[in-house]
Amino acid sequence: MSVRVRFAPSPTGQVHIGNIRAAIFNWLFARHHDGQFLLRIEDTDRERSTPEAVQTILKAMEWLGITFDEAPLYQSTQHEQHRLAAEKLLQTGHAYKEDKGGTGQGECVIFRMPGTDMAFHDEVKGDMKKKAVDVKDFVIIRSDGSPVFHLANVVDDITQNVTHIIRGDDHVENTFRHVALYQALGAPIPHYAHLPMIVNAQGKPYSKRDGAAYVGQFRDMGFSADALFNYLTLLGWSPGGDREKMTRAEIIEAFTLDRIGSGPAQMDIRKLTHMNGLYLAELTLNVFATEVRHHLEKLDWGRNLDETLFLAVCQLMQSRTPLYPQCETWKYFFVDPIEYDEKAVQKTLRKEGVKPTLEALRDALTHCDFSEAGVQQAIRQAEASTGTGEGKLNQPLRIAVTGVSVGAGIYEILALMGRARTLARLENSINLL
RNA sequence: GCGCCCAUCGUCUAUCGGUUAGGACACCAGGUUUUCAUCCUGGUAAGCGGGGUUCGACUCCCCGUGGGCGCGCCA
Repeated sequence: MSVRVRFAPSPTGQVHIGNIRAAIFNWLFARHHDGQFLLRIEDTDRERSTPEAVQTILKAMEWLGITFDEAPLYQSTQHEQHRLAAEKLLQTGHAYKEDKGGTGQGECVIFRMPGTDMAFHDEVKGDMKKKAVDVKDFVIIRSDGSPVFHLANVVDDITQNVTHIIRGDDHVENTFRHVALYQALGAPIPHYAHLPMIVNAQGKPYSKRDGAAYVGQFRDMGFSADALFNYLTLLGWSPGGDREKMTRAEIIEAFTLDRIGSGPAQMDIRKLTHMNGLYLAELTLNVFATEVRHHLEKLDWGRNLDETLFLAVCQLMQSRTPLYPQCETWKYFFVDPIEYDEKAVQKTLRKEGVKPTLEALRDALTHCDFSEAGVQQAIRQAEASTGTGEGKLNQPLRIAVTGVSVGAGIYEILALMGRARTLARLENSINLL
């Protein structure tokens, strides 16, 4: 029988990074074994489940390229199955009715644990055992008739023919109950694999207080889907052989459950960022530009930019962009007047003798060929005529025409901006001194 | 409190009884570069503690310590 795995989120808000990693591992496992990856929306909690949250899940999966092989199953459509299962358990004596705690809410259906010691094999944790007295009977149908998670989850996994259940560590203890349910229902017990949790610097569950905790936030922060996917894959799993940056095909090929670690793992946003830079650098210009445009559109100056200039700037800046939002610093390429970084101006421009050298630069740049080589030549010329050391005018010129002290090569920047704009800015800076 | 699980550089990890304990991020130093970044070179940095088993333990066993998870008519 071929491998069938599933991702079973509750549509109650954003998609937590730990959940999406579980989805990734399931997907990887399915692809590695040429099996099926299914999506099940566990929307039985009517109070908290929303259609918007379903869309959020779908969008997050699409963004990350996690494809599923059958139409999503909505748990809310399976009530009859759940009820039937409970009925069967009642008839076979595996469950009983009771007004639990005498709350007067009416009778609920309670599953009767077999009373024997329980055991199952976990693909990452090994053999798990539990004494009979340590697992109590539990409610499977509430007094209002609705099924509890354990029942719904197991019954759905049976109807979807799920062969391997790969989920978060927090479900390990539930597994003893689930195994008992499978046995009572007479269904074959699936394979289990429990993933170590992603924790914060304090070892606590990763939450929004630790920076980004949801998939959407990582996207907004400027991480690429491939980089996030690759990075998440390395949290709690290792391909061995010192491999880290891998293509999806390579990860699928290497992915096995036995290489999943057992301890909790902490996210390191710096390492993610580094990997993101690697991924951004190898994108085609078109893809990179599209993402940059997506981020710039949020800015008042970022819309309707000159397409030719925009693409040229993207090409120039791509290799030095670890995160998309960094494109917000590219404003000087497009907007006049430029904004000056006061510290840079103080340090480099407001010094004795700088003004005459800028004037010399202006003169030299007025007549030169405005290619990279031509501009460079003009600068050398200005340096020679003012007795300035070679290369010493690059920074003053950069600050005078861009306002900031960092960026791509100044010759390239000037060639891109053109003579008119360069001279106007230079003139303006000279007048400020 | 009870039960289960876990434990290698600051972080993510490799190692499946014998290694100078390897790699990556971060950090430090040097180099390339017109700035910054990239890039290249080098460096600092780890087996929680205590007992065993063994010719030999990071690796196997036990105890301790620390941490995580679970113990709902939540999922």
